[in-house]
Amino acid sequence: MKHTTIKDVAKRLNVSISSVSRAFNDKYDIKKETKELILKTAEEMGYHPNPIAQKLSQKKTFNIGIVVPEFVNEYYSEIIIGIQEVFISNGYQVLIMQSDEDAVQELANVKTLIHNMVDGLIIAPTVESNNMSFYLKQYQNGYPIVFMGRVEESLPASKVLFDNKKWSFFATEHLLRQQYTKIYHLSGYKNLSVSNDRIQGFLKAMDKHRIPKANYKVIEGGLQAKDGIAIIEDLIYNNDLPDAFFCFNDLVAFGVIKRLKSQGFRVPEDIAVMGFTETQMAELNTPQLSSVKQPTFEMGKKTADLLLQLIDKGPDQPETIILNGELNIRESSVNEKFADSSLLFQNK
Amino acid sequence: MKHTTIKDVAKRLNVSISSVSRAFNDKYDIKKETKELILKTAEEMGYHPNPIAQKLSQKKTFNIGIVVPEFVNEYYSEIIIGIQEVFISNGYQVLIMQSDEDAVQELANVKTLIHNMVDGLIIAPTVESNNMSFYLKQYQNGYPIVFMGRVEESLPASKVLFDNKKWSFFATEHLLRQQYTKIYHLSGYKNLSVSNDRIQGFLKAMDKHRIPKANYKVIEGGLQAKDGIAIIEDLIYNNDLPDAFFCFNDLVAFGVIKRLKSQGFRVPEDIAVMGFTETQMAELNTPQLSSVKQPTFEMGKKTADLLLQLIDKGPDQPETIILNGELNIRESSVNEKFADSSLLFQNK
DNA sequence: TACAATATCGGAAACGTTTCCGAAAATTTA
DNA sequence: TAAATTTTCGGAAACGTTTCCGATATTGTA
Repeated sequence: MKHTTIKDVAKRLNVSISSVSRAFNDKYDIKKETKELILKTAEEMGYHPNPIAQKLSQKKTFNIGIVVPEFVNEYYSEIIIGIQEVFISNGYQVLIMQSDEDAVQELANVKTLIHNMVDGLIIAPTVESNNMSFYLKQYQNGYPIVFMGRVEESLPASKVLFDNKKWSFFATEHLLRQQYTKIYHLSGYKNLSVSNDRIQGFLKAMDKHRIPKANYKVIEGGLQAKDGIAIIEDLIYNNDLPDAFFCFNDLVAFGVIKRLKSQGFRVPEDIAVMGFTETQMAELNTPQLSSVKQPTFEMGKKTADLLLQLIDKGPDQPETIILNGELNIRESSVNEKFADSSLLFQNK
Repeated sequence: MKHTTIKDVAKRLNVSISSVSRAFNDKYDIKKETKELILKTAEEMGYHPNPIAQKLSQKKTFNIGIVVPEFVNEYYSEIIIGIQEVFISNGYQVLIMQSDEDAVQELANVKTLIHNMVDGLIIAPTVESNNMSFYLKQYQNGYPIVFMGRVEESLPASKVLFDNKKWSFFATEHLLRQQYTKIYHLSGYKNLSVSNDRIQGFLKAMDKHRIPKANYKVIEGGLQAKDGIAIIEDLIYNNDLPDAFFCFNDLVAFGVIKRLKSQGFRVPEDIAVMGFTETQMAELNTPQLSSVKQPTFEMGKKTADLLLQLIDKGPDQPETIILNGELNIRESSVNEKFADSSLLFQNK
């Protein structure tokens, strides 16, 4: 319970406190033999420098903070794992907090972390985050912050994004090439930049392929399976079903598929479905779900690299990293009338 | 960037440092008006006590650590959310580390957290954890530690467990009452106490219903969908398929269902499947998966309560909390020959 | 051998708090 | 009004480090 301190080691060897300190951070002058002796006895005595005292003295905590909306879904969990890998191997501890998709909680989390003097912050803002001005102020004051995911590309700060527009375009185009001509996009909340990007990609594909406006639609909804179910029920009620659904994420897609099946529709024979942000359930589902895989692990690592650089070298020109994904076509979006159609579209 | 300190506030008001400190921790003598004045100007100056300095002075960090095997699956994520809720509302920060199912990494994590002087630890040991003696030593030295999940009931320390044996028994009995008579249990690694408990529950049900030994089997395997798939392939190869599978978890069950379906079997008409540790995908799957729901959120809260008590009141008699679950019967385990069979078994 | 240059080390301040101790001020009591 | 009590506060040590500064010991140079 009582930790042995630097003083204990110094006393034991009749050397000064500073010498022991020097032995541990070998950037100061110390004789090789003394250093080794000190390290050896310190080891024997079970001495470890007290991180709290080090932090106070060094004005550096070797802690960084992550604030994510949630980590029940695989998406953020995997990103966090990527972040941790980088920081832990650089001697940092990673504090994780979740805002539960609540902007108030998110701001509180960020403040808590700042008061705890984390050396840097990674923020994945929540849906309706109007806290950006506070974060930006901190950033402009020199506080190392890197943003992730749900932020505008125009944000004047370093950030790691997924190219939602491009991959939404690819996903939509895939559906079109499968000869599905009436396609509805179940979008996320429209105040999410991610949603808008995906809508734009969707519309761009429609535009390119000259699909008449009557044949496509963007429907705003939530991020859960139940939201997908609710929309399908609406559409069934209004007798307004398309050939294919392009969903905001896999969970919504699973909801859609479930509800369609319970209504007697076959997927993809009657109606095709695509997801986004691939989950491990995609290939376990019946039918296997086509989806866009995001490079979560890599996103985490890139974000961490950016922050580490910001911490070590100080503020610099904001850098924006935009990552690409992978289009994984599975059963749920393959039109049987085109035998080798799965080959029509190659990942890029 | 430069934080305002207690000195700045003291200087501004021409009071002593101790008075400012007293104003913030109102356990010492201070006149009401001075206190209010100090708090007001501190607020204006944007002063916040530096947690690092507080920790050094108080010998308390107000941090607790959690070490889990992983948090990609919902199980630990949800438990962590429960833990966080309790601790954050008590003014603690929660440091989360994951061992990635690796005992070496797990030990390193625990040591890191201890060196960082967390006030307490929650450990969910990994599969092949032979670190228990180290943890127990710390615990016996008075370090507040609470264990969770994968530990033996006999462990002489406070812990929160799920009653695996009982709910495995219930799940198995449900299958038996559905008139499935040849049932295989796909178990997790046998060196996991959790696996053994579930095996025992399974065997107990077999025993109670006097099922001949030839009609049931326990097959050891992994925790992933692919492990379920591999086992099914083996069984198909050996032409050794039962009426029903009782799987270690939902993921394995999803793998099993997928492989059975791809072989042309119908679930549950030909073969029934049960999962365990319910996931949100259970009711989205086709067929909907029967499973045992674990009270993850509550487990987190109970564990946190136990640790908080240990921190506040010091060592005491070890307490073991064993929680109950819920049997959620869905399509995958209902024998159609018994119309109202889903009512045969009620949760308890 | 004497001096300069360098390598090594101890002392002490600093980081920002809490908290003990005692002194001054305010209040109560006689 | 003086003494006794209680409130309120300032000073300073302590928490365990890092790091600057200067002192001493060692080595090299002429």
